[in-house]
Amino acid sequence: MRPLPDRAAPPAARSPAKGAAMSEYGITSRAKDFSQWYLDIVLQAELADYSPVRGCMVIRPNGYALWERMQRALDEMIKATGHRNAYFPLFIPESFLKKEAEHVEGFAPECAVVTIGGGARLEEPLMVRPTSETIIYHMYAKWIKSYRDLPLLINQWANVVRWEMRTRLFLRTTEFLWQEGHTAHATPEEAEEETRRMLGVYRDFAEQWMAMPVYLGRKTDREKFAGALRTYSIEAFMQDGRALQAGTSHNLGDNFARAFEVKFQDEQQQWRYCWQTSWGVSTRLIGALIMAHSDDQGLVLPPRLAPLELVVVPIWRSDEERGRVLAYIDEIAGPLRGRYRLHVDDREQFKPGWKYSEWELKGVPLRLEVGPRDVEKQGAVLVRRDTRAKAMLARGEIAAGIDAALAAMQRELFERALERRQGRTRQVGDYAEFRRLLEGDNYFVWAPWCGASACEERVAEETKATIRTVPFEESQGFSTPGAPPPEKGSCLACGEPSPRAVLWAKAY
RNA sequence: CGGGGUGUGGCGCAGUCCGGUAGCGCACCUGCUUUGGGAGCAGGGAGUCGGAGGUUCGAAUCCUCUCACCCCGACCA
Repeated sequence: MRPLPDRAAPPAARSPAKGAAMSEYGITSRAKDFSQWYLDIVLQAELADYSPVRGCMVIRPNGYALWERMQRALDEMIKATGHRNAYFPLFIPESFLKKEAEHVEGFAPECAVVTIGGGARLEEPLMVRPTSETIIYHMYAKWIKSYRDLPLLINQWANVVRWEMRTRLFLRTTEFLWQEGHTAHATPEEAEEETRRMLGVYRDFAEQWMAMPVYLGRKTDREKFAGALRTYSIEAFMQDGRALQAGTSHNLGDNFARAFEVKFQDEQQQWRYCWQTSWGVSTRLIGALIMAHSDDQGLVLPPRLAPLELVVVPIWRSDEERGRVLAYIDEIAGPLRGRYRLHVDDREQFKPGWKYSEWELKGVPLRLEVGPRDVEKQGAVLVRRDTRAKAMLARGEIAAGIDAALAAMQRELFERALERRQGRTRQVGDYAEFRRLLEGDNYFVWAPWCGASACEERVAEETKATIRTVPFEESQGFSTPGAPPPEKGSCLACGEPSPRAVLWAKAY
């Protein structure tokens, strides 16, 4: 195995960004402009494109295939924890949203409202769902009568619309796709347990599938979901040092149950309000995945989520060689087809070098190069996308080599992401140091906070950093790995006693 | 809503200051030679210059208005 020399051409020798039909090159480097780098990857890897409607995006086949992989894995995890899928409608009566005071305050400003249908003004305007708590709990009120109906555990995959002021492909768009779970329980303890269980599911998905380490914990009131009692989240580290909220799980208490009369009769024939939860992750995860792992050559995908695991690139000089090489590839690829998601790129109009670059840009984890010399030696060359390390494999070792490389890549992507995060995480005790630190680069900073919203607000205004998460205590039966142990300190803003450090960062 | 930027073949751009009837690269099509890290030559097709109005013999270019999108900030997953 050997590393390849840096292939990046000097600007003069490099043609400007190329046409849309085939892959383009000339990705802005992360160091030069992280935001542009991100957009270059999304557009050039053909994950998404801008739509004619401001703030909306088209998810292209490459991006959608990735979403389907995520869906499949998450869907299984959600079902394995006892939930069933259903589908609730896009339109919600305007009056529904108004029933929970905090909820309407949080969402009304960003709602799209339909006022005309069938050419006539509607009696009651319809909101396009920004989230489905209200309509789902309206139905729950109808369905739940007895403690025997509980718990009710439903999930839906859907689109939602939020009229955002500023949008960014995948990270924040007017319409996005997500899953939203909605549950109803007989006791507050059960609801809390469910809220945390699903947060754990999200953590497992982030770590094991996305190869993305996350901090988990509780949101402050400022960042809490409108209408929730408590909001928990997983927070991921992006390569520019910013945090991205990658999943949320809300304990709704009985707020919505009271607003929508979701009640049941218990064993003593007493009517009681249900205790509810909701939790979701969205296509935003695709943005997270990009900013967690990709490099200046393009997309880097963890093998478990990559729509294609392996691309085979044949190499030939003459028609005669072409025939021999392709025949050999047929032989070796045959048995691999059932085992891996693979593609043989036998297009004639591109040279191998072009294909290498294109598949690297698109993030295929492994490439198998097969040329006349490999036919001769009865082997092949396996190249990893993340390290670009090459390995010569004998014919009999190819499958084992692929297995090993996929596993190693999945593991090492996580390890590298963890190292990057650790390298940019600091623990700070006083405000002067905190401000100095965040004036330069972005960091994840553990620093004390007294618990007052005013203090959080002040620091946010002065430094742009917000509290991403308040870590769990071991005693809560749920820990936040990587968080410093509880330690008395003085709040950054007011100097009052602080029970423990919370995670501050600039966020997406 | 503020600040900045961009609208010219499919894509990326030049041309705009200084008006003269549209050009380059890539992509696409054809042919030949090529193919182990983004091939070469030859030929070909493709653009009412974002829109409207105005100035002028003549407008991509000057003037007025307008629309759209992108980036940065204030709201948010």
